[in-house]
Amino acid sequence: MATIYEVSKLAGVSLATVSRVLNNSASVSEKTRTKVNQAMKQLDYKPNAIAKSLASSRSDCIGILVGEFHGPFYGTMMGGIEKEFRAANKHIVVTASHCDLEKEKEDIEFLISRNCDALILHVEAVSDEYLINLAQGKTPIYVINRYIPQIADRCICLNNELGGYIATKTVLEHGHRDILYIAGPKVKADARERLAGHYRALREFGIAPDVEREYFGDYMQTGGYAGMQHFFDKDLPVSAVVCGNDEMANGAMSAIREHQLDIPNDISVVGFDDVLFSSYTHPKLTTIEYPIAQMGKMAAQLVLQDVYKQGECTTPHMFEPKLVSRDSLSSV
Amino acid sequence: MATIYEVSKLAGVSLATVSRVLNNSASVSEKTRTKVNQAMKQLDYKPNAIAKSLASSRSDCIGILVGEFHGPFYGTMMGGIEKEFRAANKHIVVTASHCDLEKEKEDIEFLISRNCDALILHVEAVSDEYLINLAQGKTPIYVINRYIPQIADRCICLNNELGGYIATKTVLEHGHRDILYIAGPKVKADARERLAGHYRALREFGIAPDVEREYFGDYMQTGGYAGMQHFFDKDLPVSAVVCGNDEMANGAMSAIREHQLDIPNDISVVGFDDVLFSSYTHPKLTTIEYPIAQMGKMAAQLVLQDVYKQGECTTPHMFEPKLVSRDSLSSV
DNA sequence: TTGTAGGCGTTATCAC
DNA sequence: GTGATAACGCCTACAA
Repeated sequence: MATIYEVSKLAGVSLATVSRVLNNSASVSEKTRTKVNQAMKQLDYKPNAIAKSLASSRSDCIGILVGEFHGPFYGTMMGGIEKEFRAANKHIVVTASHCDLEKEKEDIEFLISRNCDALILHVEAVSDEYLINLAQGKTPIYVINRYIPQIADRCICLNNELGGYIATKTVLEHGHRDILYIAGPKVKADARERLAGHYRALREFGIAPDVEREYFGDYMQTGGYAGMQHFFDKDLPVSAVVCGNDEMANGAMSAIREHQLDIPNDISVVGFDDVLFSSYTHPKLTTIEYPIAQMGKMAAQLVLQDVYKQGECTTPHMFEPKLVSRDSLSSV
Repeated sequence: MATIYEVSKLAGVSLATVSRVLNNSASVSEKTRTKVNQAMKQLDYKPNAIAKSLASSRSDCIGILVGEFHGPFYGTMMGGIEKEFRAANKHIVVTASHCDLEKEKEDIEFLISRNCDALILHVEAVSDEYLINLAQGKTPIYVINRYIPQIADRCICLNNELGGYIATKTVLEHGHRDILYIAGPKVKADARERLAGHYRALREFGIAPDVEREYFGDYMQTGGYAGMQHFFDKDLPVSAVVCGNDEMANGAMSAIREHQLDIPNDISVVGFDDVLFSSYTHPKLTTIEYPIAQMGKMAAQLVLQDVYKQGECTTPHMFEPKLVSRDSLSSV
């Protein structure tokens, strides 16, 4: 691997000059510029990003922290972020922390130690205080799906409670009263918020929340399936089931079908997130839109604006959940 | 940010000694070791991965190249790789090249310039020669889903042609003769291979391939949906449709249902990949298993073995596709 | 067991 | 406009 030094020798100039044409900073005469460029071509010179990063303490890299690599939600989020950054010639380095406190901390430190110019975090386990403190540091952070008042300008989020409220309220407005709820993991704040919204809608209709009628799944198909089985075993009256996310709704639908019941005529199903496959389930899933691609895009734009002084971002930080009416919810 | 230098001063030892306890290399007396550790704690010292990488020309990072960030296939692949590496305390840097020649090359150079210790590539656009040449370089590469004889020991792949053959052969054995094929993008080698397998099965049953009965989609739900619409418009007799992957099968199923036809009684559907959601479609999708998580895991093990001298990997490089019989295929 | 010193490939601050 | 020359933070022979 040729270095800047060899280029400088071959071009008969100094290191500094090569560096200048590399970053086309300062003024370099057209003559020397072409000389240097030729030398670089001749040696097939490729700049060493690590060395550059060490010397400049910048990396043109943005660190991303997600829960998992798989799954339609995080995939869409990463896609939204990456698209925006690629257009700006920035790279992303992604790590998945599996919603584990130690891993989240480790991964954050890893990204910082790699000189990331900024961090975009979708974290669950770490405390608000930790993030507030982290935000004081040298590396700017942006938080997706979590609202922390002290660093509100760094948060991009959706009103999960409202989404949960809308979902259950819609079901109630369709006349359902025997409603089951398959929630996400208790450890996840968004799962708890959505559940809180569910409670609010229930109470508004004079129904007391009932632990018998809720189940905590894993936000995956298996969880929805298991939850539905759990309810069937208890033999509870049911006309609708509201799920903490679309994957679980998908799993629940599968279980319902295996019990020879029709969706939505026997049991209605509502999801949350509106991930891609939800337009292709049978029946098509009624759900709450979570514009995660846009939110990822916005986070990227914020970084571009704040850190790289490119473009500007005027999107509001708080997104509103919206009902997506399809075919899995019917009136009773 | 405290540096190794400040730690050395506070601990009253030399830089080298601090470095030693950091990498717990060589022998350091228990006394000095604790002295140094205390100093590090006191200063909240965090090693700078960039500097370490520059000095050692290693990074404990493995570069991964995928087609896209979203989608169940790549998501599962990344997950399989990451899980293995995390256990070994290695990190991954992922980029998505969108099946574009220039982007693939750029991304590979990026990963190399970041001192990745190895590369795991799922690339489409780049030529065999390019990869063979790349393999000569300093950074070891491993290629998923592509067989290149000259670097066979670096390839981890599935026999796509055989998979395509099995899919269509199975359909034929169920008595179907009016078969449609929704292929992946022509530019993707695996799509072409699967199609070739489809042809082979057809011929084996004395049926001449017919361009009228094939459609090239985008490997996404939209492509399957559009393909099915296309066929409906042409009003071809059909009793089964074989798809290049599960997403397209999912889209095709959606289109079939919208035409008030039953799956599998009116039209059977077969997919390819066996991604997660395929066990939860309605009806459950009959498909060809593509063990991408295991293949990712194996690629990671190869890297661990070859590059880091940890563990050993004896899995064969060529995986065999297998039929997964579920409910979307019936006999005619 | 510990310390010294040169080097990794760039950037950036000075002078000239 | 161009060239020395310190950094950047760490590793690693080589000595001691």
